[in-house]
Amino acid sequence: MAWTSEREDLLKKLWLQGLSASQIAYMMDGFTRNAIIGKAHRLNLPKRTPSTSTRPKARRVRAQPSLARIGGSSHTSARVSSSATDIRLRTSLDLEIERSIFETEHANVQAEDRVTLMTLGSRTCKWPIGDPGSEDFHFCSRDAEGNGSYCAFHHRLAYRNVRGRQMQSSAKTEQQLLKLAAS
DNA sequence: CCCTGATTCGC
DNA sequence: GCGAATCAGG
Repeated sequence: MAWTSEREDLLKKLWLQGLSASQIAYMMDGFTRNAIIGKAHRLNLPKRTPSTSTRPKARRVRAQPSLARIGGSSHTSARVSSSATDIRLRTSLDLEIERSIFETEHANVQAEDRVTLMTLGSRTCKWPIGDPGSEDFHFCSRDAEGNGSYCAFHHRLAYRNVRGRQMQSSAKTEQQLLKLAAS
């Protein structure tokens, strides 16, 4: 995944909106949190903590395992929220059912209704189509009217959870994403 | 533990 | 230039 001017613009936009690096990485599929932070640095985007007081001063980078790739392989597991006001997180079974329903609903999305993440509208569906790693990866851009205001990221969250790539996030994080999607 | 951004430096 | 590994902290 290479940095294009479009992706840089999206990063700048989200960074300036105050989203955290992991949230941005979550939305920009293909980039890790470290990649986001590193790029934000090179773009000289504003610092997040002017409070300083204690400059980090990272020390030596130890010898890299090099073979220990990130790939993880953690499986889906439902996170449980402790607050009643938080977004309820579903079990993996719920997600499988939900994914099945959504995929059926998006089985015949027309080409003209497909867009990339970079050109997603604010009031469109955003259901991901295809494998995120392929060149053909698109999002549904059909009008989300009637699907609920949270349609977009709700779909995306469900999809990614099912794929076993759930972002380590809090309900608060998800609420921020949903808020952005609805804006 | 959860998470955040900052930094270094091998690639 | 890129970003994993690491650090420092809330």
